[in-house]
Amino acid sequence: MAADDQPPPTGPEAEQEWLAAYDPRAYAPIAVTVDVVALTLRHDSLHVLLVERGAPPYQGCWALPGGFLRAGEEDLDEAAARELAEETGLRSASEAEVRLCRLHLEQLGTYGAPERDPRMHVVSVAYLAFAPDLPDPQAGTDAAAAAWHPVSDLDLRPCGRSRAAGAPADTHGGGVDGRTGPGPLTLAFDHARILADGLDRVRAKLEYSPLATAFLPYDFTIPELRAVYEAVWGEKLHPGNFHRKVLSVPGFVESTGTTTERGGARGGPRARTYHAGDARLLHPALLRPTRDGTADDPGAP
Amino acid sequence: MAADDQPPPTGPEAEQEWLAAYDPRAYAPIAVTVDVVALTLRHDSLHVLLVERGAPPYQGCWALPGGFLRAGEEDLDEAAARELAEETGLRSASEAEVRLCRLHLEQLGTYGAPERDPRMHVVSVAYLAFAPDLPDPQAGTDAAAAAWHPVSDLDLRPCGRSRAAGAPADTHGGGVDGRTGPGPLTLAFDHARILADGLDRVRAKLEYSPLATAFLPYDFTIPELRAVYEAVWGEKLHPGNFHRKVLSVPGFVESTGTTTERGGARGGPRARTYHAGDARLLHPALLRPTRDGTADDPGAP
DNA sequence: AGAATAGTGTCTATGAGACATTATTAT
DNA sequence: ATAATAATGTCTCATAGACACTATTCT
Repeated sequence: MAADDQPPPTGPEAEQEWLAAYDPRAYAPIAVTVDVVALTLRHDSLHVLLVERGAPPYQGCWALPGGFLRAGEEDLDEAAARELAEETGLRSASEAEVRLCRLHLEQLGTYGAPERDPRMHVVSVAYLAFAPDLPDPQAGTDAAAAAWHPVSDLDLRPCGRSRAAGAPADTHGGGVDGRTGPGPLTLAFDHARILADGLDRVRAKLEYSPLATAFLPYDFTIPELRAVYEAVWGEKLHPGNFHRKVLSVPGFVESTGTTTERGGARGGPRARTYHAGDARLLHPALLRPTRDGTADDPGAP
Repeated sequence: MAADDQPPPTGPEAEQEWLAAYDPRAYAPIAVTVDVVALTLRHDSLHVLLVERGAPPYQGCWALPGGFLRAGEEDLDEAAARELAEETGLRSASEAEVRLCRLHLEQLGTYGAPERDPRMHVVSVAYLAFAPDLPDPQAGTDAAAAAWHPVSDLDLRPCGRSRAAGAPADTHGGGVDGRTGPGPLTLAFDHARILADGLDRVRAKLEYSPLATAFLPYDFTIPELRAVYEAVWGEKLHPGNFHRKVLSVPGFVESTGTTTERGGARGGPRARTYHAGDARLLHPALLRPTRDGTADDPGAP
C-alpha cells in the first residue's frame, strides 16, 4: 500500500477517527534521505564523488553525497539530481544543464536498518550516477569538502570500519581523517556497503546495456570505450575482439564518419569517432571475461 | 549520507544547536511503507497477492499488501517479511516458518512521488517475493480481503486508472469494485506500475538466476521447471532443448535419483526429480527466446 | 491401440576468443 | 628507424535452436 491501514474502520465515524490518526507526528519518526553513488572516469581509473563530514557522527569521515528528501515537493529522482547538482558545485541552472544533461541516473537500492544512523531511524534511497569527466567540486558551495576519490583507495570490506552500524560515535576524537592508520579510506555509516552494491551494479550493467557511453563525451572512439570497460571491470580486454564485437552489436554505436585529430599518445593511427546509438539493451551482450576458476574438469584426460 | 547536514556547524555551540534541529518533527512529515509484490504459480499461470482496500482513498480497489515500517524496530527486509506473513494469514510463527522458509524476497525499488498518495507524501519500498503454491489467505486476519489474482486479469497500463497519481479521492463513490466497467481489475495508487516493474524483474531474473525454483516445492521435475518459465515468460519453450540446457548449467539442479510416482496427466513416462543446486547465477544463462522482430536486414537479397 | 510426454541424439548457424596481419602515427 | 596502436582477417570451440527419434505411461 501507499499509506496502509491494517485494521480498516468499521463505521463512518470510526473512519474519520482513523483518518485523523494519520498524523505522522503520532508515529515514531523516520527520516528519508537520498544518497548518490556518482561515478566517473579520471585517468583511466574509476572515481567516486565523496563529501567530508563536518559534524558528528563520523565527523571527518568521507561519505556519499546526499540529503533529505523535501517532503511534498519532489520525487526521489528529482531529489537525487538536485543533491548531485548541489554537491558537484554546478550552481547555475544553465551550467548544470549543460554538464549534467548527459548524466545517467538510476535507483540503486534502499537501506533502512534501524541502527545505520546512531541518531535516529533513517531510510536512505541510494542512486547510481554515471558521468563523463566532471570538474572538481568547487569549494564554498553546499559541499564543505567534496572531491573525486579513486575507488581503489577505499575500503569496501563488508562493514568498512569496526562494524559500521554500531560504530562508536566518538570516532571524531581519534583518527579524524577517515583513515584507519595507513590503510585505505573508510566511509561513514553503511556507505561502503552502498558503494560496493553500486560497483556490482555498474559492472553488471556494462554487459547488457550501452551505459558505458555515459562515462564518455558525446563523441568517442572505440579504444576510449574499451578503456571504460577495462576500468570498471578491472581487466584488460583484447583490443581487436572488443572492436569487432562493439561494431557487431546493433544500435550500440553509430559512426560519425570522422576520426580523431591525432593518433594515440604513444603512436598509432587516428581512431574513428562514434556516438551512442539508440539501443537500450545490448544484443548480444558483451560478456565479462570468465575469470572462471571453475577448474572445468581438469581431471579428465 | 544517512541523515545529512548540508551546512556544517561552524562552532561548538552551533553544533549543539544543529543537532537539536534534528528533531524530525520539525520537518514536513514523510511516511515510509513497505509493499510486497508476491508472486506464485497456480494452475500454470502467474498469480499476485492483493488485498482489497476497506478505506478511502481507493476504497474497494485492490492493492499490493504492505504497511508502515516500524520506526526503530525493524529493517526493510524484516518489515517486508512481516507484512507478507500477516497478509497471507500465516499467523503462527511455526507455520510461517515452514511455509515461508523457501520464500525468496528481494528489494524491487522505491517509489516516492509526492502525489502518489493523496493524503501525504509516502515513500514506499517495494519488495518482490516468489513463493511455491501458498494456501489462500485466511479471512479474519489482518487482511480484510486478501486473495491471489491471475496477473493476466489486471490492468497494467502505464497508469492503471485515470492517471493513478492524481486520481480522485472520491473513487469510493463510483465504481467501487476496482473495475473500470467490464475491463480488467485496476490497482490502487501506483501499484500497477510497481507490479509491472516486478514482472519485468522476474522475467529478467529467470534468465540468469536459478530463482525459477523458488516457485516450486523442494523437489521438482524438469517439465515443472519448464512450466515456470513458460508461465512467467508467456511463451512455450522447446521441451527437449530446455531439458538439455537446464542439465548443462552447472549448479542449477541436482538429481535426487528418483522419479515421480506417476507419469504425466495425459500420458508419458515418469519424470526424474531434482532439487535446486547451489549456483546463485546461471552460467551460461537461459536466454529468453528472441521474439526478435528486428527484421534482421530484410532489405538484403 | 492411440496419444501425449520424458529424455536423448544430430545437425547447423552464430558468437566468443585466440592469434595473425596490415596500415598509420608518435617519438 | 622503432614502437605502439587501430582495424581487419582467420581459425577453433562452445552454445542455441530446429528437428528427429525412442521409450514410457495414461486413457
